[in-house]
Amino acid sequence: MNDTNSVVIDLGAVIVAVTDGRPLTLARQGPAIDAAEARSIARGFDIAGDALPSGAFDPTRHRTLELGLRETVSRRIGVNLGYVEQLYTFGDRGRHPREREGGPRVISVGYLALTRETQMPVPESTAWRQWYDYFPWEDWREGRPPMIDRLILPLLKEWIAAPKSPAERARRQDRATICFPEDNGGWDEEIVLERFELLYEAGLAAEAQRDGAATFALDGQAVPPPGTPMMSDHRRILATAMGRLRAKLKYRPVVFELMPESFTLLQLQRTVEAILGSNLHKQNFRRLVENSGLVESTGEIEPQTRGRPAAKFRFRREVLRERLAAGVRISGSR
Amino acid sequence: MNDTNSVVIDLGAVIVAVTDGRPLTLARQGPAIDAAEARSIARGFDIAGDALPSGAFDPTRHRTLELGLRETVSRRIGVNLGYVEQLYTFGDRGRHPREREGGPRVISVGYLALTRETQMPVPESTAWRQWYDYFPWEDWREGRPPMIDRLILPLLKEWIAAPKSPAERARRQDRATICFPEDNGGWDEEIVLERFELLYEAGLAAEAQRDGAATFALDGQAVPPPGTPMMSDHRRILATAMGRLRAKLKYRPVVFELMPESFTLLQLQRTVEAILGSNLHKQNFRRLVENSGLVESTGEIEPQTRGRPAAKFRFRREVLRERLAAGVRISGSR
DNA sequence: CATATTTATGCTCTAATTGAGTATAAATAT
DNA sequence: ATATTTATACTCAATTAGAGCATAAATATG
Repeated sequence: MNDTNSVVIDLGAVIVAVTDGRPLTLARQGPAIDAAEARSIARGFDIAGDALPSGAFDPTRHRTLELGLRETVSRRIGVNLGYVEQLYTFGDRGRHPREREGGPRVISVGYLALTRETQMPVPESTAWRQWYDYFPWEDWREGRPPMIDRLILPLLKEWIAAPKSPAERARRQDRATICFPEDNGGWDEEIVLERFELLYEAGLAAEAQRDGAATFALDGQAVPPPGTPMMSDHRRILATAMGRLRAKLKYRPVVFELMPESFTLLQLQRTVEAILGSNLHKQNFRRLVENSGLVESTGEIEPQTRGRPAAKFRFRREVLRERLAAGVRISGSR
Repeated sequence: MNDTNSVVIDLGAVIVAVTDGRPLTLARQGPAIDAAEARSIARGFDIAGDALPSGAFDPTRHRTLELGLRETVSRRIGVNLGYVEQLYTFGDRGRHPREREGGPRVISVGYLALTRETQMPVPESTAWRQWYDYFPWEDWREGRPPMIDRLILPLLKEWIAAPKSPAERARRQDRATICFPEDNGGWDEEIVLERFELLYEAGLAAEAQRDGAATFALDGQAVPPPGTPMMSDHRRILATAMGRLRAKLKYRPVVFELMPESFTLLQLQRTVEAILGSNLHKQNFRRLVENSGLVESTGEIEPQTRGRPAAKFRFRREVLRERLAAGVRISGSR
């Protein structure tokens, strides 16, 4: 281990909130703001993409990576995070603009943070962006997104057919079928990252073109790749966060980190649906939540509703101490 | 981001195999130590304990972290890994010996690899070690390990009572109850890391003493901390691997990476039990596995057994392509 | 050889959970 | 007044989980 092995660590945070059924993440919008990044964009090495809140890990000041992340976010966004969980560490060469400038290798450590939008006054440079702006194929609440059949599958078909080796074609076909099955029943909402990696490799992500892939066309027409791109490998980190949260929801009571102090069961359901990207059976959702022991009635009643007013509930924080609580089990609908 | 932010990455692998119901990990053996020796080593900066196969990430040669890990293991152990999965990235200050000598900050990226012992001729410097040498409280196959009640709970009780603040005492009590419940029903086999972190913080891990904690005594007698210690934060990485594998077993068909080409259902069950550290109901296990579609009969019959000879099965590798297959669901026993 | 022991395998029974409805209640909108 | 909307209660069938009983097919033992 000597100096030639040294790298710098970039700590990135997917800061999640869900407001009125919109799943949100905090992002610095548009073209990168700093000089080095601006130069690389000018040379055509980068595309303008949103960026997750991130900052360098400073080994002299930070005792742990998580503390480093908290400090970075607190300094840059001005908010102290509550629930934080490490996601994944990416170190692929050639995904970071500074690296392409001849700078040191950048290793990205991604984190997931859960908050409430209203609790977080954010600086002007950042804004709450909807998850599904970046991953439009992941939102099935209005049914199967038409872009899957109209755009993604036709282009994947070309990608599958491209290699000479039949074995490689079969591998590509298998991956495509698992990630984007023809029938809705086979859709697995948790493999968000696998799907994005597939699109990236197939050249259907703007980042892949930035990183050197060819542009693509459908019916002879150049098509913009689906979803808003992000800087560096931030869209991978966001995909990891979405997949992790979709999975975790089901076995740990993490949704409540996203809820206000008291809420109706429909508000809770809409939050879960926003994260999962699919709709649930209302009566069964109620049954599961009520029987889980995770919530208790506050006695209040939600005013200002259209139909019958709903009872309000609160999360029983005690369960976190009593036992290792399970999450919100779900049973789908639609 | 400048030079002062640079760190080095240590890639560590938990290489797992299960042979005859013994869950194994590959380790470079540390100096054998008794309790007194442990204390003197702890005062110095030296390595005390076994080490996982590991090596520095070389950003000039390695395109991704995982490729770096594969290359390191292949070079040092002489084996090409199959199934590999990233676990977690630890960056805590003060856990790495070289760092304490004034070297650069070391960030550990841990990986889990699944193999078969017989496939892996290993160099003399390393050996297969049983998981439960490092974590004796995690093996419940012979019932609740007596050390929990004889050693761990009494010492935790002191640790819980120590702080002046009642709130801090309550927090400690809650953590202890979740990690080491009094009644067997509450035991959660997946929170291996949480349990180890608790013991570390309570000073009940030799590594904690190395890192500066006080030694401890039971009934006035100095006691060696439970479990074989490891270098740096390798025992944390191993704990992460155990927890991850115990969880993953249940929702992805990963056990088969540890099985030979053909096997009896009891062999499969023993492997699962070795990983989980608890026993399963034989008939129900058989029912689940047979109905899962994950295996098919080979037509062979296992000779040289005590009782009735068992039919042999093989893993249907096709399922990995057909669909995103679930794991071996389990129903406990004993 | 007869019998105990061991392991494999098939089957049953009950309780709990899941998935999909129907029915009714209590509010607002027209 | 009546339609519409949302909340909430309840039912029913299918599936799954947890536990155990029973029988089969081998070896071990006296």
